[in-house]
Amino acid sequence: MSRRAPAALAKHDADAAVFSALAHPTRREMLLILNFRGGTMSAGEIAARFSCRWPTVTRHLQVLERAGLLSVTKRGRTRVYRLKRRVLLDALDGWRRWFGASKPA
Amino acid sequence: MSRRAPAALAKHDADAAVFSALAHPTRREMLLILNFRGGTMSAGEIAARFSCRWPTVTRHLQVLERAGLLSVTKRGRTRVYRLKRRVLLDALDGWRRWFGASKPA
DNA sequence: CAATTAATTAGCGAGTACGCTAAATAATGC
DNA sequence: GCATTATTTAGCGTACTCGCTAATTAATTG
Repeated sequence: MSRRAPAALAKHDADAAVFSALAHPTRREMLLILNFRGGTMSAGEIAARFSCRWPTVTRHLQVLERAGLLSVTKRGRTRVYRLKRRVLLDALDGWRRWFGASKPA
Repeated sequence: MSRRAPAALAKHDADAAVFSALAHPTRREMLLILNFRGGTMSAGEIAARFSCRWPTVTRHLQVLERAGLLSVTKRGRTRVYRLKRRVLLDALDGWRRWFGASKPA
């Protein structure tokens, strides 16, 4: 086994936006809620589940989108956000792989 | 399958310090370096690998320690930091399990 | 086309994060 | 005990985060 961290740092940097996005509890909760509700929700449906105001929700969603964790499509006057589960899982698993053997869930 | 996120939010909150700690690239790199070097290093050995000044390193180490990701023991006039791999893995895996099936490595 | 609904953008203020230098503490060695 | 080595603590400035309210854009409806 290597004693160095060769590709780790490059990988690491690529996931920077994801880890920054995950730092805020509201954003983690948004990902969970999106996940439990099937992966797609309108901005309004999301906003309804949080106590902060709509502009604050919008900004959190933008952070998640810029991190590549959500995609958004306009449908009429609503905007539908979709969880990009694979991006989240890849970032998490990619990071996790550097530490210890994978766990049998 | 449940449509709600019951224990997810509690679990989530418990890992808040870990996710905050992981938000900074230097701290992620510290965890990687500690991992690749066997899990224990003195503050000085760690500091030597980063371009920021020693007090800055100290503070990052404290953040990691408060998140439960490192433990520290005094040995003479040096301080030895130890990676608490299990805490990191549990936080990561615990969060990850809410999303999709376990990965096909 | 005026009004309503859905959501964003603009911009502000308080708090936090992160870098730094200088000073302090703690253990070791002469 | 005085100097040296290892590390932390104190304190400062800049920059970013996150909440808010007010104003704006865009699509729908009467």
